[in-house]
Amino acid sequence: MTNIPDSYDPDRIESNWQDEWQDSDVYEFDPSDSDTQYVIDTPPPYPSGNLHLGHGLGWSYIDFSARFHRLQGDAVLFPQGWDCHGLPTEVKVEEVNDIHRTDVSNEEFRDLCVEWTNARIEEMKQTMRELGFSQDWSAEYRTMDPEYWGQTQESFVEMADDDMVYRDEHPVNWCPRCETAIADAEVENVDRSGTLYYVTFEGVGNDDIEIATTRPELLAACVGMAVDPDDERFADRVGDTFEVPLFGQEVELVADDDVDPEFGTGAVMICTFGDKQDVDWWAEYDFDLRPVFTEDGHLNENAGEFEGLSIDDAKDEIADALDDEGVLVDSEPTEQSVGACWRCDTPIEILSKEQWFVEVDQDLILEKADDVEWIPEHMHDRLVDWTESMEWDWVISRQRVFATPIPAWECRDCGYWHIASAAECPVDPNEESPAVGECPECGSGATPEESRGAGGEAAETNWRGETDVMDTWMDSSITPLHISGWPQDIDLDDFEPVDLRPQGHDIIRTWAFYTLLRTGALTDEKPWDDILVNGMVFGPDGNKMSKSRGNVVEPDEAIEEYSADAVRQALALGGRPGSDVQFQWKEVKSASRFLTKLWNIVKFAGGHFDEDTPDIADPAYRDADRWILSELTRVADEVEAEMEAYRFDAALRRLREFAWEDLADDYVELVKGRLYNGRPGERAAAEKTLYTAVTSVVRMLSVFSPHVTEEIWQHLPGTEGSVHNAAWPDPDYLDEDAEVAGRHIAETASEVRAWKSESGMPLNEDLDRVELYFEPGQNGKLDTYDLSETVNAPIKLVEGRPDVELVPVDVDGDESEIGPEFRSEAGAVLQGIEAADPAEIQAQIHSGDTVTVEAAGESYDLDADWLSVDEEYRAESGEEVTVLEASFGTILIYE
RNA sequence: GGGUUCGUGGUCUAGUUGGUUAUGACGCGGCCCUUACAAGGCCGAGGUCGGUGGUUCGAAUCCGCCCGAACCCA
Repeated sequence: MTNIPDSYDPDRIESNWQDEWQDSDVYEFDPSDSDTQYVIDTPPPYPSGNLHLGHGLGWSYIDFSARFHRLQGDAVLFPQGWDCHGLPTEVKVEEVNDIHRTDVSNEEFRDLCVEWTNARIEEMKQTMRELGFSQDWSAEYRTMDPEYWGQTQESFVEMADDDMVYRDEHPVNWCPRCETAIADAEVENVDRSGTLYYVTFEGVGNDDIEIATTRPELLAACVGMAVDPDDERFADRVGDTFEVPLFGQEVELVADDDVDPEFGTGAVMICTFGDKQDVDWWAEYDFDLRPVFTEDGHLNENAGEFEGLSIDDAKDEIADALDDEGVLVDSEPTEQSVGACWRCDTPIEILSKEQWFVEVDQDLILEKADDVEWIPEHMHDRLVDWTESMEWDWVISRQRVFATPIPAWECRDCGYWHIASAAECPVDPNEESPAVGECPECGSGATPEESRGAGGEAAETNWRGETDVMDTWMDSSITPLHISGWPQDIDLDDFEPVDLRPQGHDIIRTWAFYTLLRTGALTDEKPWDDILVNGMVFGPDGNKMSKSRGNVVEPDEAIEEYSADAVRQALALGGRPGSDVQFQWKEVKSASRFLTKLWNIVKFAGGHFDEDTPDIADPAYRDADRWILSELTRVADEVEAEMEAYRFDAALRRLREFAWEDLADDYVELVKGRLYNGRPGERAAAEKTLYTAVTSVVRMLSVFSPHVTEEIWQHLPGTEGSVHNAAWPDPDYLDEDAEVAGRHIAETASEVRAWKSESGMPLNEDLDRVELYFEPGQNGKLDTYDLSETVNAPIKLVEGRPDVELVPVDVDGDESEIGPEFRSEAGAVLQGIEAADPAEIQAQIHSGDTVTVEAAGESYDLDADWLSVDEEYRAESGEEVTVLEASFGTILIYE
């Protein structure tokens, strides 16, 4: 007898176990525990402070895998990192403290960012805790910690040593609002309405030409002009020279295939730079460089009288000036797609700047990506498409504050750039001088010993510390290395791919891409064996969750309404991993009902357990026991296979079906009689079977619903420690004969139960007797003990047909036999069977192996086995009897 | 404009080697307190599997086209 509380109280259970786990080591990664490991490259989220259901889905998948592998006996590392650095935090800190980042020292500003970030992390950890995620918090990391960003720097140094990091002047995407360079991955295309201006350029010794542009503010930067080589309108004009209106520089016309002759007049101006196409042409035709924009989005001295105007103002004023000059021929509204900063949506410009770059080795990335198992598979295509479309190397320098410092110094005398050694990291080059001392290039003096270590003294040397910082993706693209223990515990050469990278599809071109790039470059290994890409979570209305739509559901809201254990199941069942999940209250509700059901199953079963139940030896199993144990064996195997394939939805569905339908509805009902009234030996077999089934289900289900299963586990006899440190059940009771018998027993019980319910009689109403008639070929041997107790009647088993009047009403042909046999005539044969007299067909079946059917004027001989005759009871003869049809034959009930 | 994924009862969903009556949940209607569970049980209504053409004896499933949705890229 166990002392399981009468009612299931998830609020109490969940907070109680969350507290318990907090102070225990159930989730601790201990490689000495096991020969096999399972290491998860958990996403380090940006600490926004809000862990939404989208995170909830991703982390649920991770948690299912982590818990499953723990039960499988692997030493599981489920770490949790935080991707702290970045512009959003800077903006937030400026806003909250009502300062501009230049109002305080970099150090002070950084401290404010760290403080703010730590508070946000605590908020998100709280929600993670409430959802029951099983991170090993001793493996937590924050990319803003010196230990971590020192590793980022070290990885930078390693790549620089191999010439995969370099500093150069190159056109880069530039956000004029954030005033920083950004990578291609950070540029998003947005559709906008704009104006297309038609402008005449005066010919120099040749005819004028008319071009179309949406960007008159770039006229000052115009350095060339292009047309399609096959464009008849411009035949013979290549090489002509024109004067740029308002600004006066002369430009030449070139012919290039990349010009779209359909756009505007067919002639376009080439500027430095309007877009990436301009950069290509500029490089190919060796045009001048005439930059016209400043870093903060204004026009510079190259714009003459327009200097100082913002880009938007300049667009209007220059258009007006063109009109005044009489060279603005026409203008019309147009739809265009422009590149914009992903953070602030400001249209980006392309500026040529000295920046730090990481080489993009497309072949290496594609090779590693190909070695990784992608789930779902088609996500691999996204990575390939993105990689193949990369034109520029990755610009990693950012003109910001809250990020990993680039560990490099420039010699004030000769401009030589010195990069720190690995041993110097972490290092802030603006606080410290390099260990190298004198400039290796020009020998310019430095006194490193005295100047190191104290802030500000670096300025006394000839070294100028780099003020640019790194793209935050430089931090997060080494997570597989960090969690593997590099650089303290392993060298780069020792790195082996970790087991799983879970992540969202929205960051394939960033996190997945950069990690493949960096791990590949640093170790020549793929970063992980499997990548599991999760979909998005939509609101209950099927739309993307958004405050303006008012369809946002927060995790704590759902947990409060039902329970974390139920929410996790709802997320698991939302669809196969990779597909988007629509959050639905009904799924949470149905999960919650299932958990109540489970609780009640355990309450019932536990009432029959005592301390000796686990040790019952050689029980005298009956058919019902053998049947449910055999089903359990299948379920454990199937669920294991689904979990290994990351089919959490299928795994949980199977488990629920077994627990509710097979175990609760059928088995428990079948053995109640034996448990309450049976002799000790008979009872013991049922008790042991129940015990095996319940403890197995609880263990498997602990993956999905960790709290209630832990609570139950503690109440069960024979258990030790946490269910989360138990072993995956490995029942070995396959018994096909018992399965057949068990299915017949369960079906009969269920049919009789339904009939009693329909007839308005109590389920425990006793009956005179029940007879089971087995069709030829059905195994009619089964154990009637439990069935008799359940339906409350003596059971009689009979081979053959009951002595009641049966009328053949329909004949079915087996299409999988008749189809291949008669091919194109199969349709006619089936129609013939349908049209024939069932009684006549039945007579033929009884008299021989062959049945002849008339169809479409032809006779066809069919194997009698291909036909089955449906019969109905038309009249009852003699004794009053109720006839139920079953899959194996017929059930007769005598009241 | 290019690409990917996907359209199954009112809602969401299972069904990836073509083969009897298409799965389940929630909702809806009716009946029932049965010594684990009314937070339950039983029964029922509700689907031309987006449309269309094809392959096949046979298509939710394979192929073509069309319509619609979402996402990625330009």
